[in-house]
Amino acid sequence: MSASDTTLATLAPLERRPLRQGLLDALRQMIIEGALPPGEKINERELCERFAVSRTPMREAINLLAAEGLVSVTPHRGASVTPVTLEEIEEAFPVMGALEALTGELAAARATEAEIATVRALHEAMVRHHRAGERVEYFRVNEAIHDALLDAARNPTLSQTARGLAARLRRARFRANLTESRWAAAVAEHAAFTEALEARDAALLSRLLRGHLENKLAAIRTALGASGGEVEGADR
Amino acid sequence: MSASDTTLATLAPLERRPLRQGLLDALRQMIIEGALPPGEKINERELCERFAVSRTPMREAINLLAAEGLVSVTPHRGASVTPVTLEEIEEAFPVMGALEALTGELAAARATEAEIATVRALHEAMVRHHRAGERVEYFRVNEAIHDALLDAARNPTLSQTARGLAARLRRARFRANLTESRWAAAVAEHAAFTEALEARDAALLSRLLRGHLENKLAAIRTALGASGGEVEGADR
DNA sequence: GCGACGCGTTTTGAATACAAAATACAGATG
DNA sequence: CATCTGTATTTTGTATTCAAAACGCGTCGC
Repeated sequence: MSASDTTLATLAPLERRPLRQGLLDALRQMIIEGALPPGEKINERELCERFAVSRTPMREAINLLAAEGLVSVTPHRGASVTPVTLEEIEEAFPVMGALEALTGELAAARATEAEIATVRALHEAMVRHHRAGERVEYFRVNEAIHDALLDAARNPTLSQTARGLAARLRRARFRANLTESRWAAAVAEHAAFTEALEARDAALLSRLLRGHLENKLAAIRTALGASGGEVEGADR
Repeated sequence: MSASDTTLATLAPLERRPLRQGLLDALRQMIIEGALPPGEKINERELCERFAVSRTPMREAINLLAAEGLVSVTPHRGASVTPVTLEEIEEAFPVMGALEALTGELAAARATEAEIATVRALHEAMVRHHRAGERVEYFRVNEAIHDALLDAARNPTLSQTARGLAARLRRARFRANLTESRWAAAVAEHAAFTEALEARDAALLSRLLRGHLENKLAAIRTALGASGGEVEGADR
């Protein structure tokens, strides 16, 4: 342990990630954004060629996605992208609601001033994107806020659980585009719970987060329910 | 589609499960019951020999366990059983509490009479095991009750999420043996929420389940905290 | 004696090869 | 003509092989 080690040790985490990890992320993204539409059958060979890897890491990634619930595998019959049904979303929302309520309680109690400032900054960025009508950026910042709240809650188990569920719901949100009025309402709700966080009002923040989610569900419900009930591999 | 199909279709699901599934269950059981103690390094080759399978399905099972959080893998350095730290348990409990509260609400609202009867029967079996001092059987029935409540809640997403967390907590419960007094208290709590379910009192059931869990945590906390804070691969 | 370097072994990650199951299709049969 | 059956092809599951990274140990230099 020479003197220079201390400087060397701090830099270069430089983790060469296994292929499976990269594939997992890539596939998840594809599923969430609809490049692999719900119900689509997953062809191992084809995907392997596309990413220029062998079947081994690809299969590992697919199995991991199955554990996350994004794909369903039937023995000897292959995997397919889990369909997004209104039913499944209705199921997931109360669970997510319970988790978000907890996130709110913990975040209000434990967030550092720096974290609160971050949330505030993100919120303002989000408002700007809303005003500019930039949907994609808005969505991204929106997720960043929820992520920041999870971090502020200082509970990795909660984060992991919530993020797992969120991935599944994101698909639905991605497909159900907000109406202008719902969008404005969502921004207002966000403003409210940003303030609740700054006031460290745990009960209020918890209630607001749960309400926010319920409104989101209502929006998705009408959007999906209107455009055909089931949400199979439509266009895109 | 001949006439006889309808009768044939009902029977014979007869799923030949892939090796990975069996391995996954076996390994999980081993980890929960301590056959693979926390912190233990996992030797692929050794396990493969023991189960007489090749590395491919074994690796798949290990990766799945990693997704569940029961093992931790570091790239190029192998997998090891995730240590059971008091810290992690403290984290997981509020999450589990939120989920159980939701389970209670939903179960009280949706359980069929048959399901309620099942819970009642299981509860009485549990009381018998308690009186007889049969710890292993008690634990098994105890889990069966919580499982039955989850089924009664009619929310597969909730079930999946809760069961994933429960597997991790089970390890802690398995190690922290109950004291006689805590055991009796736990049985009393169970009696209370069996009655709340029969009365379909959602708010009460929800509150009782959360309280039950908090007491459980307190018991584990003293048991583990007393016997050394960390719970590395001790005896067994 | 202490620490750094080099080399062989072990272990993990990925690719390929092989076996078994499922699907698709064609022909036979009523 | 429809249906069933047998066979070929594709696809999945598992085993084996190959490559690369990490570990252990002995040697060398200071």
